[in-house]
This record gives sequence, C-alpha cells and structure tokens, in this order.
Amino acid sequence: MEGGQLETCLPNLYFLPPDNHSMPLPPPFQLLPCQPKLLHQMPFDQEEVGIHGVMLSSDNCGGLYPLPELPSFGKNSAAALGKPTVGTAGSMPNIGGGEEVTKASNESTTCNGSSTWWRGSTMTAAGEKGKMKIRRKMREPRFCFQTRSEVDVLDDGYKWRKYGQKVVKNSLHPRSYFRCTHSNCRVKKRVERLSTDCRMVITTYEGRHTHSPCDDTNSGDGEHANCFSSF
DNA sequence: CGGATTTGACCTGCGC
DNA sequence: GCGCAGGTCAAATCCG
Repeated sequence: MEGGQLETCLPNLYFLPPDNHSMPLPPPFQLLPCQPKLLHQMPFDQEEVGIHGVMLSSDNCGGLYPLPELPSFGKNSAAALGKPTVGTAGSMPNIGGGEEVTKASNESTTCNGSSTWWRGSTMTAAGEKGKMKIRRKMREPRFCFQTRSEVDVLDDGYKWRKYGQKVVKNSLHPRSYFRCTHSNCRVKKRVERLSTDCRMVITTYEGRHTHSPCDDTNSGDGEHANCFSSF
C-alpha cells in the first residue's frame, strides 16, 4: 500500500458530527469492551462499489478522540503533508483506505474460494497475470477504528490467526496481520500502534464475516447474523 | 502432536 | 526501469 494513493481515498471520507451518528456500528464493534466512536464514514454507494468504511476512535472509557496524525503513511499522504481533507477531525491514517477501492466495482467479492484470497490457486502464468493485477486492486469493505488499549488484539468475538507481521516505515511498532480462522471467511484485520502514542491501537477490518461471532468455532457457512452484510 | 505464531523471503504496486 | 514499501506466503519454531 502506498501513501500516494491516499489522495484518491481521502475525498471519500467525511467527518460525522456527534449528533449524526445514525449509522449503527457493526457487531464486532458492539462486542468491544468499549464501543468506539464513529468519526469518519466512507460514503461510497454500497451497491455501486461495494465499499463502506468508517473510522472510529475511542478509549476504554468511551472518550472521543480526534485521530492524531500518523507519521508513517507515505511521502504523499495527506496526513503526512497536513493536507486538508473533507471535514477533517485529525488526519486520515492510511489504514483501510490506501487503495483505489473504486476499481472493485464489478468483481468486488469474487474471490472464488481459492487458497489465497486474491491470487487464486489455479492461476496460470500468462493469462491470469492481468487478472491478478486487477484482483490485487480489489478490496473488501473496510472498517477502521482506534482504541486506547494495553493489548494489541482486542477481543471482538471472532477468532483470528496471525499470518504476518511487518515493520512499517516511520513507525516504532510493527503492524500485525490477522485472518479470521472461520472457514470460508476471508475477513482480515490489521493491528498497529501509533508511534506517537503507543497506547493507541489502530485496528482495520477488511471484508465481511460470513458468520456470527458465536458461530466462530464452527465450520461451515453460517449464513445467519452476518456481521457486515447488512451494513 | 496439532494448532498458532514468528520471521525471512517473495511478490506486487507505485513513485521517481 | 529501478527502488522502495506494503502485503502475503510458508517453513521453522513455539506452546498447550
């Protein structure tokens, strides 16, 4: 992910005034010890592009925080440059929004159950490479929020498996990558701490769970109580 | 012993 | 075209 693409995303972020929090939080957020506050919403037309994201911020007492600037989001990031964004309330970190999500319009969730969510196990070299490039651009709906917590991984009711950790530039803390362990559920999340305030944890969910949190230990398709599907 | 985590390598996209 | 940075894979290792 490059900060350079942030500008393509930022105009789609809006600050919601406190009295305009009409959008219900998705179940994972409702399960958190303290519900994060909605700060930003990505007002994409869901039907059109299949994207719907929010930015949230909270601490353990439910206090509302403006999202502080993150130092690590690329040379061209608006956050780094202090560019004004639409209705800024702090800066938009390049989490959950760095990619050009609008290209996901047609094939947004057609990840076809292959061994990897975007690469595909049956991909052949020449013919599929172009598709792979496109697929790389595809992004699931994302929800980004910030909490003040001692622990990196918040208990959101789902079971996660860590599949990677990466040191990000200009950040003191590594970013961790998690995948939902439920079969047929490709939801991922990234967790990192602010370098400016190590108590603050940025969590980004990507994708929609195909099961409910309580259904997490089961295998199968778990069609009921989709966390994000109606969101 | 099986599942989860760690970590280095690899791949891809993007900016210059 | 090249280099950098983010994201993912997969073998090795750890842990219950």
